[in-house]
Amino acid sequence: MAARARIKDVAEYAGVSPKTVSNVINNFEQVSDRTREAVKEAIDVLGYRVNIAGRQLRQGRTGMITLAVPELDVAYFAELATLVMAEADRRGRTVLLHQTNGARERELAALHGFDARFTDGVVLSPLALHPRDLATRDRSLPVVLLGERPAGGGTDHVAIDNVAAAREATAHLLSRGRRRIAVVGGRVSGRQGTDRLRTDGYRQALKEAGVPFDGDLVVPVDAFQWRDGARAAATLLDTDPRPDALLCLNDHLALGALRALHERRVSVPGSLDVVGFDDIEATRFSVPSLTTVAPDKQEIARAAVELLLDRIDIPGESPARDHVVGHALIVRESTGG
Amino acid sequence: MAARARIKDVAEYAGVSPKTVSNVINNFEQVSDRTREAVKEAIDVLGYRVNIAGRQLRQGRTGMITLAVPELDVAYFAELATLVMAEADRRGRTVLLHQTNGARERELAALHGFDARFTDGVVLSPLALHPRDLATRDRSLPVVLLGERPAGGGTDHVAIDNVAAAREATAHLLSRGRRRIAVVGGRVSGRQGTDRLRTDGYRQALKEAGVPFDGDLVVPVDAFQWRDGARAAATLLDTDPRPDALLCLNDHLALGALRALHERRVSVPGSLDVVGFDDIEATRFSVPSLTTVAPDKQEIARAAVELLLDRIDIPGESPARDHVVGHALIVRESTGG
DNA sequence: ACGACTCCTTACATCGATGTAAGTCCCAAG
DNA sequence: CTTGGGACTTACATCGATGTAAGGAGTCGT
Repeated sequence: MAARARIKDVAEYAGVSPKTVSNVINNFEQVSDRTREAVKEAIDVLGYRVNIAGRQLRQGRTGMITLAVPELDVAYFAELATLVMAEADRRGRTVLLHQTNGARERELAALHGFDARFTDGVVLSPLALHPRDLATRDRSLPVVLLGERPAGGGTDHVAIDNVAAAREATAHLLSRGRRRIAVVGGRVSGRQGTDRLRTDGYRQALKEAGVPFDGDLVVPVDAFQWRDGARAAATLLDTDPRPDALLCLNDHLALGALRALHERRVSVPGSLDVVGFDDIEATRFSVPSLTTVAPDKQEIARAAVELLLDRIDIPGESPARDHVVGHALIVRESTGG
Repeated sequence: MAARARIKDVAEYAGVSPKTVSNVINNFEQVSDRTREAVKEAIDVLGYRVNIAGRQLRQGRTGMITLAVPELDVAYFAELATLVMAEADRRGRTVLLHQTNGARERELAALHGFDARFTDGVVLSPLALHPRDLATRDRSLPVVLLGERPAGGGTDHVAIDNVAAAREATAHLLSRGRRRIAVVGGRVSGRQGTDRLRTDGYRQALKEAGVPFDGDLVVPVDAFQWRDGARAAATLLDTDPRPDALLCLNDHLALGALRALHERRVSVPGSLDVVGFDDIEATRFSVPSLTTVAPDKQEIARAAVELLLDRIDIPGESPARDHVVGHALIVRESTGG
């Protein structure tokens, strides 16, 4: 129950001044070996640990960064969070994880370091953010955006080439002879979100193959969860002529669709192909296993942390950077792999 | 790029003292309406936001609580984290999410509020923690344990009745005529972890049904992920006589097993039943859909936050509480549902 | 033995917010 | 006009860590 030891307590125990203790903690040279040992022992004995609030107040740094994602129960974000945490750990930082639910208000809060100014920087995976939110943000807080990017730029950004990825996935389906390819979770107009970019890539592939675009095949969804994929697939099966492939804009949608197709006794890939995005762990174990676009998540995490730490360590204005990460189409059973 | 406004800046702008601003921020009564309005306007104009480090230093409270779970890419923990965050939000707190990887060292760090002491309390889902880690912990930091509980008590705890849950799941399989039920992820001896408790429940059910226990049917796993379930299932299929049901101690194991069984052309539930634990979203969409033990996750989250906030708001020693949360067996296709 | 230098350590102020205690102001009653 | 009291507001110290600048103890050369 003893109150937590402060630097002052350690100093008294070791018979030195608080500043000397601080010097030891921060590995400053100007401390004799004898003093250093004495202080270290005092720290051990008293169980001293630095109080981050005090340090933050004085230095303006906490050694913590924030990662804000829309939904943790979307596996892609959970996997990404795991990787970002590992990378941050490797670089001696601690990650505070936040969930925005894709609400603009919460994304804004993340942009401003929440109520606090408790973190040194923010990695944000936005969904609802408005371009002007970025333009008017407080630039003293370093920010890196992941995936989605509200137009306008001016902020560091890490993502795959969504247009190319969708084009390749679509080309794969076309090469298998599919001609009526539905886009589950797609969007034809409006903001340049990931959904829009991927739909654009899909259209490019159609055009290159000389297949006419049919707006009815682009099906929006409420959310990117299993149930939405299942619902969309069920709806699509009732259309005439019905699609012969589903390009689902994330794996949850695709896995939900697989289930709905199974219930309707539609054989995959026999009579219909399914492709997803993200390459979450579950895609390797579904029945059938799922063909999907695998972003290099490891590299996304690495780059995000690196860009952010750069901004933190080297203050001052510098041009926004855009880091494009690699991706690969993993062909599995759902498209005959 | 103006530096962030401090309380002092607001005070000057509004023509009052810093303390008056503080009084307004904290909704103290002793402020005239006129002054209150003036201060509020100044806050808006300057974009002032309180600096949590300063407040924490002064008050010893941050309004933040920590949730530490083993692996975010285990869907159960991701879903639980989502619920805990929502509950905390409802009660006006912010959650910092941490991942321990089930490493004792990291769990210990969580117990001590990490390097920092800037979280008001910790909800920890331990895996590797030792009973004596709890005995020697610094009791000034409120802690609530989830799920697993290192023997010894003395710390608030929230979990389902694991023994009963496993007994019921096993009884369900027995009632379907299954007699050689393997436990994937089970453990017969050693610490009283969740795996051990569930295995105990399994044995109770066998005993009640007069079915002899066969230690060879308890299969340990490295981790509780799909691949481990797939591997275990593959191994079990090669035994003779082979099992007629798999009681998998979490859903990932079960889903991985389903895939392996599919590859071996073993029909589920035709020739073999599979049951999981946790009721993650994916179990509703797998082929076949998965019978599983559903803990009341909502209630786990609610209770965890409530117990923790109690400890935070009412300082001083009080006996540790044990909150047992309800569960239900959800019968789906994998056992003929 | 003395001054000049290192090398190490210390005193003090500071970061931002807020508890405590001490004002200040204004109005009403005497 | 003076005084008492309530309603508001302010000055100051404080939480813990650390930058700055000054202080003190040795060491070395001559």
